[in-house]
Amino acid sequence: MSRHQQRMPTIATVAELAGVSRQTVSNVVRAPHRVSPNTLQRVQEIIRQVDYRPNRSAIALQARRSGLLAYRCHRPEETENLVLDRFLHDLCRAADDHDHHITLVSPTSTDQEVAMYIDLYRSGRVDGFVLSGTHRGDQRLTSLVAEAIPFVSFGRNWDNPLASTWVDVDGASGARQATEHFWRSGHRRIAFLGWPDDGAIGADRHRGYLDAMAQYRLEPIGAFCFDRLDAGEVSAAELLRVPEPPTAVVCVSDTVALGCAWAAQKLGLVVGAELAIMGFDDSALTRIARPSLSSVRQPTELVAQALMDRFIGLQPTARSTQTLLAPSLVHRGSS
Amino acid sequence: MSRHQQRMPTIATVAELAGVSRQTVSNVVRAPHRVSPNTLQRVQEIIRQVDYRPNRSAIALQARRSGLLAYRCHRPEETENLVLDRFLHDLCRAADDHDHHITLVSPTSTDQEVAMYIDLYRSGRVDGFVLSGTHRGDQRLTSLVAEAIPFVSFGRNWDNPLASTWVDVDGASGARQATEHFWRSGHRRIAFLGWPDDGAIGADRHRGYLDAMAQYRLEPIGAFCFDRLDAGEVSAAELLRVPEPPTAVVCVSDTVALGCAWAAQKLGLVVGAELAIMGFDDSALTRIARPSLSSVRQPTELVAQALMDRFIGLQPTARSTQTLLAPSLVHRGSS
DNA sequence: TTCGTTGACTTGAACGTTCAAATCCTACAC
DNA sequence: GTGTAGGATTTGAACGTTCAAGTCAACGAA
Repeated sequence: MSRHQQRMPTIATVAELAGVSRQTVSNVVRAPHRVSPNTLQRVQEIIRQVDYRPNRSAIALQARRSGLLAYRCHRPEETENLVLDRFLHDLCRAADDHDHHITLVSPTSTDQEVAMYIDLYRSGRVDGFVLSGTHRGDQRLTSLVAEAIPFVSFGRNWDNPLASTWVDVDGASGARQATEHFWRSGHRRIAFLGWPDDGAIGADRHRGYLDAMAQYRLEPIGAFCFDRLDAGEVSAAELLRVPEPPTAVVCVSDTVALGCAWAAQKLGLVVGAELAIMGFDDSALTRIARPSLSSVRQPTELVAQALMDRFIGLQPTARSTQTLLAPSLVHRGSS
Repeated sequence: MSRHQQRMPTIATVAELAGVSRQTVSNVVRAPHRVSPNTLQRVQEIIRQVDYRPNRSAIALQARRSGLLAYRCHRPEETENLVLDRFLHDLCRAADDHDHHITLVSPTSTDQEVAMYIDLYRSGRVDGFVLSGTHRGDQRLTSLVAEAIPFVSFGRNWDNPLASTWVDVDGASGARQATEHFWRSGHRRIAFLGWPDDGAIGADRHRGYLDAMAQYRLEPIGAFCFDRLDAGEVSAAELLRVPEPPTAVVCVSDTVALGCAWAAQKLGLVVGAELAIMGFDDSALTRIARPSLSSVRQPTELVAQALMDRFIGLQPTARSTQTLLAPSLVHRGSS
């Protein structure tokens, strides 16, 4: 439990013990092909014996990069965190695969957030940033672009798509898949329970639903509410209390989907058999509903991997890249 | 969006512009009292002009510490993550206050986890570790102690309490408070819905309940099940389907509490009025129940702050410290 | 005058790597 | 025997800080 490390073996220690120069030891570790088989083996043996590990701070100083990316630790109250939880985990893994690490920041305001990012980057603590939950008018995107600070985002650059590198999930595709699935299952009165038009994620998912409905020449039915359980329940109730209610509902989120399930049950409908429901995000909420909710799952693991690939590949000369990944349906009791 | 930073101003840049030595600039930043008011102002002006920020890698190399703590990013499937989510956020904040940062790791197995920790520490990437979710027979605790690697844990060292520094929440106190609250509200048939004896957290909370019941000379009533909604529902149903069922239930977790609420509703009981329920952890689940669940809230913010204080204070000579914090009741519709 | 003290500032080395250039050695061609 | 090419290895400097020891000038006391 000692706070200060006892002196660790350095490259010089190994060099001396092996009777070679520092540089040779360095080569043994980073470019073994440059070293003769004899020396290689001898030095490796010493490295093993003294349990030598290259000092990351020294490497960072010399290479002028830390191998660290910063990510904003979301507040637990945020509803969106249901997906971001899984994403964060996947991001760590993906970073690991590229010999990088994620460090967390938790700014208190957007102004402070940007200032913090600039400081973290300029002081060389991190090599760049991974943003998530981008939205229209996102100050972070414009500022980081303006400051020429490397970053990638989970979520498109809504205001200026080509200005930065991002990976996003095709929400329209998800809603379309859900609608198509219901159609193929024989449903003809398919409703959409969405968010008020936000010109972004919500609108994107809504558009996918509308496209599919148009394709099948079906009349779209819709209700819109904020992302809360009670709001979803109220809106869904309105949707269902009509002479010829929908037999399937595509929801913009798991939250409103769960609200919808409650509303249905209150009206005496059997969820799954009498009313099919599709949630969105495949969050923990899906398992709380009974029957459990089918949901559109975002491929967060692929997103994380793509983001890391893109970040590592970021070059001053290279242009920014944009990537849309398709989500997939997870079928459970509600459909 | 350039990957490689243009050359940043260094301490030498500032020194030259201000016509002083590097060390004087260093003093201006870290020990202003050593510098004459004249020089101080002049140098500060230059620092402002060129927007100089000390390079953290260089500082880390020279000081032989990185200002980084590693924390294991929990898998989203883990049930415990409901509290840990909030804890992680609080931990970031607390680290910030001490000019430290949290970096995440996501090992694939316990063996690999310990090996990873040793490597991270030995290579100087991190100064130490924050563990959470400690349990009996926790390999991480014994290994880190054995390797003399600095760490603190949220959760006691169950096997060897005095061997390491930890901060934990007094689960017994939480259960006792819940039981006392019910007693004061007039309840006399108070049950406990817990986990099978784990010799750790679950047993701790159970003990608090038993203590309170003994104090009031009431007969304890209990059922035990795994931490799943359906298991909670089944066990609670057994508890409630007796001639003289309990009028209040102290639950070991929000998960089983929600299951209990469902069981009650299935039996036609009005939760809150006819059956009082107290959850544990004050997780997001409490807001999903209707009525919303009262719950025992762990003071994660205080835990995080205490952990950081303890870590910063860790000295090779100092003995390890142990800290128990009391949780508090959050009253909502179910009680 | 001499000496010591103090405050402001500078200098050289160190932290542990890697890069770029230099050296040494061996092998091979002419 | 001479020249050259190439591989293996070493050397010195650099990355950007801070530490420890130094210089220098001003001042006051003996």
